Amino acid sequence: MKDEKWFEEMESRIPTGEVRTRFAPSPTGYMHVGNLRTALYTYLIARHNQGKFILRIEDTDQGRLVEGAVDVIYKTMAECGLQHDEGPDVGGPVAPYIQTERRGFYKEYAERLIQRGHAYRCFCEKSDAEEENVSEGVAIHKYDGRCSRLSAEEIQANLDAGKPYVIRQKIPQEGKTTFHDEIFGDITVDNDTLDDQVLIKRDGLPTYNFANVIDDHLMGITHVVRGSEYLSSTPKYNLLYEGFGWEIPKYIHCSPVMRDQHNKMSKRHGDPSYEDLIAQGYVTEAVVNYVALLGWAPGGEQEIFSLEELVDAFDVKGISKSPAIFDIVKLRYFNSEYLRAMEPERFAEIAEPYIREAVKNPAIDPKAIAPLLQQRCEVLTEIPEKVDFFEAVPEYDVSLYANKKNKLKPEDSLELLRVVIPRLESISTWTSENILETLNAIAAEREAKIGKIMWPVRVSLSGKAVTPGGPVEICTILGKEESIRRMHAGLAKLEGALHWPPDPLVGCAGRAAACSISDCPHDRNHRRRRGSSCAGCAASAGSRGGGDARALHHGR
RNA sequence: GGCCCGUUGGUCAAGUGGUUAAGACACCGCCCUUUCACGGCGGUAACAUGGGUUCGAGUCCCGUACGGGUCACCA
Repeated sequence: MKDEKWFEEMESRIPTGEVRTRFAPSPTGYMHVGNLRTALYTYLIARHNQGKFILRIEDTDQGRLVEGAVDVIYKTMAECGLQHDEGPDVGGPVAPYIQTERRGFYKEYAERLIQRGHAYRCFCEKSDAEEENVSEGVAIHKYDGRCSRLSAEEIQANLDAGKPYVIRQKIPQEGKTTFHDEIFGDITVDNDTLDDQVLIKRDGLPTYNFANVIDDHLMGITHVVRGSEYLSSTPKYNLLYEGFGWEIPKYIHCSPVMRDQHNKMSKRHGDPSYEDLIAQGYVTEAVVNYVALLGWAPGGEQEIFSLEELVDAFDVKGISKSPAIFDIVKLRYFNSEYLRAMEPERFAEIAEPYIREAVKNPAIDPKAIAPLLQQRCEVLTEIPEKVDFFEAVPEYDVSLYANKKNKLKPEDSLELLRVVIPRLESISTWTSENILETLNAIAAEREAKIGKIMWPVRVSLSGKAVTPGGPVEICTILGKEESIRRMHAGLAKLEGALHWPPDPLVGCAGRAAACSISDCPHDRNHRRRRGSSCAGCAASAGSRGGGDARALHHGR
């Protein structure tokens, strides 16, 4: 049993005159979004007030220890920029910062509380002496407080007999207790609804509820930030503070982050942890920014906040009382904003592994692809599927060569490719300027929009209707040889599918009878004239089995 | 079940007795455009409910409904 001097010494270590907050996770190996948000708010309150942010590990539950869990916490907080001023790894004036290393303290304070008449030893077996009020099938347990009425002799006898015991808080059964929460305001409860909760467990370790109060006091915590699930035990905390004669901190209870209307985010439901989100292609800044806004609203219209800006803007008055549902869609939006606003060099750096996932060809530089991606991806993980065609053209259907907006049918694309390929082949210096110039020239000659010319080029190069960047950029990255090769392959694919060219390839040039098939390749000179099919078309249609073949042939 | 808390569009939310009830995401339309995206413009969409108080209520009070939390020698 410690003497008065020890208690004075403990008190003297407590820093004063500054805002001090603490994030006090129990090491479960999983930093879920709600945890992260609590850590963030706690950090912001400290920083906003030029105070100290403390990390304390609450590991009093021996049954739930998880290997390496503390490292997950350090890593997450460091990545998010939530640097703590005091903690297990950095020390501080009120060390230690791990509850199991503080175990000697709690018992002393519990004894002191007994002396002051606010706690007592309870020798009851675990489920002894609990009133069982069974109503509508729900059992409500409440300890009846019988050990608080033990005489000094009885207590001593139990002690002498070596009977194990717990220490319980003695709660007055009369009156009401009121506490103030910065978000919820004043909350009053009747004392008789409060339980004589266990302070020190049979194993000598404190319960969360007790350790929390002792540590918060001994660490000089001025603002207690925690989940709203502790709202209903806060009156008991206040009674504890009062029992010791300690100053009561400010309480900030945050409502939970929900996965849907009814359920909190949880590991069990497979909801993402911070690490999961990063693995899913989200960037830390976006996650932090989004999480800050989940249950807190800044004054104005600004939504994009750096950590520094959050420090500046944060005000507990903006924290909302009701639970907020985590919306991955909005996180995606924040992520895309951050991705787009990023320095191109940094984006290229973080995008590179995702590009390399799909593009192994060493001749292709991911740094050349990254700029095409930056303005058009929401999460990093969607990069591989967007750029896989740089490695190899995927399987695709010729119907891709049709495009409604440009009024293109596959056979139109076929014809365009025949025109475009030789022109591109003749480019001597393969630069994006020259490629674009060539395509523009073709468009101008045909009085067509450049988009129409580019469509079949894109499809033949990529096998996709949508690509990051346009044909010009793709050509540049692929190089002349590969680009031309792909276009030829696309053309061959088209020819194969459309049974082109018609056979025999005599054409109808010079014949009086015009071909009624639009874009008849045999003679463009008369293709707009009315009349029946030209000999070439008719012959090829006939040789391949009549109407069906012709319909295919002409894309009808 | 007791106690405590909450409830503005699908989601995040502003709002502190008098507003055409902001804004953002999502969705839809149009414009821009070398596809897609970005960007620009516009649109659909909300005060859970019933009573009060008040000249006037999303804002204050009471009830109801719904939802959440808690009632552990877990945290």
